[in-house]
Amino acid sequence: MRPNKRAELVRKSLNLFYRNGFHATGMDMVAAETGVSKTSIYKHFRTKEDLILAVLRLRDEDFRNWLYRRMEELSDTLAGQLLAIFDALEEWFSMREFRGCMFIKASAEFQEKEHPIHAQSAEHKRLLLDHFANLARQAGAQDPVALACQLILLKEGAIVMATMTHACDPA
Amino acid sequence: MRPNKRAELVRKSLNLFYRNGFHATGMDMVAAETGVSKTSIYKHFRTKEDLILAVLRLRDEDFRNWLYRRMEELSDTLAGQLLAIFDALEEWFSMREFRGCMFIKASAEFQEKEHPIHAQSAEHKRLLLDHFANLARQAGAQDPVALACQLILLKEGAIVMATMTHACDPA
DNA sequence: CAATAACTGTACCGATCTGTTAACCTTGTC
DNA sequence: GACAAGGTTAACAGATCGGTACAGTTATTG
Repeated sequence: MRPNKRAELVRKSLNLFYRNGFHATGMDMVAAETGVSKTSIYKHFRTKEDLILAVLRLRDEDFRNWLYRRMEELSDTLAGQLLAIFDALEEWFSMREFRGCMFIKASAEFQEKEHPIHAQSAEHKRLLLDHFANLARQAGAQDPVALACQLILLKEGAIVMATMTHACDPA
Repeated sequence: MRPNKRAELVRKSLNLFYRNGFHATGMDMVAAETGVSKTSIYKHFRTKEDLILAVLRLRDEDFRNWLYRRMEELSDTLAGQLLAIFDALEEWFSMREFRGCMFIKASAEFQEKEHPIHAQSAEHKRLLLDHFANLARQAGAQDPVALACQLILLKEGAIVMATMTHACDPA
């Protein structure tokens, strides 16, 4: 498969899975909506699970890049960047295509902790936590890991409430 | 159906859906595992969706009752009860059968906000928020709604992180 | 242009999905 | 013992699931 076609397949699949859920999105729908024939899809992804994993890798890259960059743009001090998480989140929540966190959903649909999809979703959260802890350490926090934990708890809570009720600002 | 048999069906279905997810649990499996024939199930629940809604109603009742009671037992001051949320959560997380929040999962699998299952899940969170806000008001908080929001953000975040990584205590 | 690699369309496989139908038991009541 | 009410089992519909086979078409390369 030409590389850009493959990338486009994964990107369009991401949108489908993001909007409809994983179990609820069949491979026939993927083929129809991406414009890539099922034959081709299965030539490059052995199973649906493999495709989902590729989708999650893309999402992890995109989301972390976006968040980290936005945090840097919103403040020029390290401590300010950590607080800017919540401003960035608010931007995300108000985007038209916002539909919650793809990794929370993925781990909800594939619950067994040993399942590759669940494991990869957990890895995404772990990478976020590590990054926050690093920032906190550089900013001179006395307990950077605990601070990162508190931040990520607030972040995940804000995502859940934004997805379900739109009631709580992350203020 | 004798009322206790119906209740047993809903209770056992709850366990199944909670452990396996909603789309991943077929009605044949529900019949096999509950010991109630499919014919009988469909006599009393028009569709699978109706059964899921009944399951969520039961879960809402059970969970809220348990949490509220546990909060009262853990502290005798109103402010203490609000903080006891997190002790109660910790108890929940360490239960053998803990598998995350059923309503987060339900709203992840049925994403359209107009969908009855999504709406009912959101209602559960709203009821929790109201209760917390009431407690906060009685405890004399200057902005009870904002406090309740912060508490529920932390609560949902703690649930997500407990489900996915076991990394963060709600401390 | 020719050769080859990439891709499509379509039909199909067996399994499973939600939901239904029909014929048979079990239970309590009169 | 007759009679319903409420169960059961079991097979079935019709759709859709993930995944494959095969013959034909398009694009890239030399």
